[in-house]
Parts: sequence; C-alpha cells; structure tokens
Amino acid sequence: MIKPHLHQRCVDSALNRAHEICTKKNVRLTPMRAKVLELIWQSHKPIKAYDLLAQLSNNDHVEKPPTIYRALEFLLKHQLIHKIESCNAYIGCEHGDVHHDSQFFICDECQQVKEVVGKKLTQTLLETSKQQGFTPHQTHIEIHGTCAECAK
Amino acid sequence: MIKPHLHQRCVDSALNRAHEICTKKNVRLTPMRAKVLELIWQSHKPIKAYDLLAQLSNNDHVEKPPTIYRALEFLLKHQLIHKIESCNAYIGCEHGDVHHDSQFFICDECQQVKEVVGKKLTQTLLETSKQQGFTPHQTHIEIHGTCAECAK
DNA sequence: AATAGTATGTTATGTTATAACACTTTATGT
DNA sequence: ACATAAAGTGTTATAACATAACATACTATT
Repeated sequence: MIKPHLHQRCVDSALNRAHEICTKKNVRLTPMRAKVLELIWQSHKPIKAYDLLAQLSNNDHVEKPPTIYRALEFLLKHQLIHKIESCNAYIGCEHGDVHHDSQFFICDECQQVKEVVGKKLTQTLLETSKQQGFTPHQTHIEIHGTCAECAK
Repeated sequence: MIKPHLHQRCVDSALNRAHEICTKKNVRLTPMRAKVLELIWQSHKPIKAYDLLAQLSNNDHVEKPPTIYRALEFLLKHQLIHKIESCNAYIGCEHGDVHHDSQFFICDECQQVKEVVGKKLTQTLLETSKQQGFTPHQTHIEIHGTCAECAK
C-alpha cells in the first residue's frame, strides 16, 4: 500500500541535521551532496542510483553516473544514508551522528522500509561472532516481507 | 588468509545430497544445474555469476549469461545455494532440504563465508517483526568483518 | 508417434557501478 | 594576498551484473 504524504518537514529536518553533523565532523556537505540527500529523503522508498540521476538531470544538463555515485559514497561513509543491498537502493538514515547497526524491514508490497535499531539482535550477533572468533565491522540485515498496512 | 585444501569430497557429498533432494522433490537437477552447483562448491569463497560463466566456457563454446542465471535461479529456489547480496556472489548451502534462515559471516580478508543458523537471532527477529505487525518472508543477514584465522 | 511441458540456446539490451584523467573550487601555509 | 595542496566535480569510456524475448531441443507423458 502506498501512503503518500507531504513530508517536506521531515526532509528539511533531515537536511538540517545532516548539515549539523557535517559541520561537527568538519566535512563538506556540498550542494550536490545535499541535493542527492534531499532527493533520497523525498522518496518514500529506497531509491536507485539511476533514478536519482534522472531526477538530477533536466533538458539543460544530464548528470553522469560518477556524480551520483560519489555523492552516495560520501553519504554512506558518513552514515547519512544506508544502502539496501538486496534492492540496490538507498534510503535516508535517521541516526547519522552515531555508529549503529540497523535492521531493515522491507515491505515487498509497498516498498517502504522500516529501520530498526535492535540492541538485542545486535547483542546476539556479537555473541555469535565471539564464539567464532569473528570480528564484525559492518552488518547488512534486511528482512523482506509484508508490512502491517499491506497485510490488511 | 587463504586456506587451500582439496575438498573434492565435500563437493561430491554436496552434489549427492543435492541429487537426493531434487529426486525427493521431483525436480530436475540437470547436467547444467549440477555443473554450476559443482563449480560453486569448488570455490572456497562466494563466486560471481560471470566467473562461473568463464569457468563453464572454453575454446569450443562460450556460455551466455542466461544459462548461468537460470541455473542460479533454480538452485536458489530450491535452497541449494545462497546469494550473498552484499557481494553479488553465490555460495553452496548445506541445508538444502529444510527451510532455514541463515546468517553469513563474511571475512573481508580471505573472503571465506561461514553460514550460521542461529535460532536465537531468528527468534529475536520474529519478535521484532511481530511488534511491528510485519510478516517476514525472507532474511538477508550478512556480517562483514575479519575471521579468526585472518585476525592472527 | 503426437504433444505438452520443461530446459537450453541465442541475440539483444537493460541495469548497476567504476576507472582514468581533466578541470574547478576550497583550504592551508607563507 | 598569493602559491600550493587537497578536495570536489565534469567527462569519456567501459566494466560488471542481470533479464527480456524468441528459437530450438529435450523429456515425460498420452
């Protein structure tokens, strides 16, 4: 199910936070990076690189892939967005300023994604890692299924 | 760290099990599908579709992408292999005959992957899902890091 | 042997991502 | 303020990953 709503406020707020975080970290959220981040936030579902590219382009000027991939690289590095590996798509992150491991619940009906920071799950993963002598660096936890809205 | 070993026995055993499973399910593990499964098992790390394609080809005959992707589709469908989404690569599965949710611990040094069926983690995910009214269908849990061997 | 269903071959193209090098803008040291 | 270094962006080309569509061949029935 699609649940459209005007959420320019969420977008603005996310952008503002991103600017703060980048200032604090002394890294540059350039106009291009901010624009890409804005487009990602404006989408209600994970958005693909080439869809961003299309949105950045117009009759006057067509952007090329490296432009977008560089911006994505920056945003990922600073945890302002996440990549959903199983969709090859990107979503905004609400916890850009702290390191965290998230779980992503992806509705295959409406494509909306719920990001959950589950301490218990992270803890369980750490235990399992320890048992094997494995040192985790990054997790990709993506659960596909049907969300509550779409199950109705 | 790379840990080479001759493991034709593991491969043979996996192939035998796969044949049994397919017989039981009354689906056809054709020569092509069996060959692809064998190549996947022969690799010590997740193998990519085009690497399989290269291995299937020779001077006489070059295989084309649909050949391999069809075989992969079949093998995935019957849980004889898994796709590691964060690597776009495929590994053999040891539990082909039962439904299961696995976690994959991927060493970024040696590329070896450990598949773990963690009941506790699955249980935690189910709880988190339930809280949201989310119905999970499939999980992709991939943890990147450094394995015990490579940490030495 | 006919036929329906499944599997594979083949051509073409769609989709996702990066390498390499040129140019521009921003930050830094003097 | 100016030279220089570093970071960011533009541009061309191509690599890497994946599927659509249609033709042909194989397999398992009737």
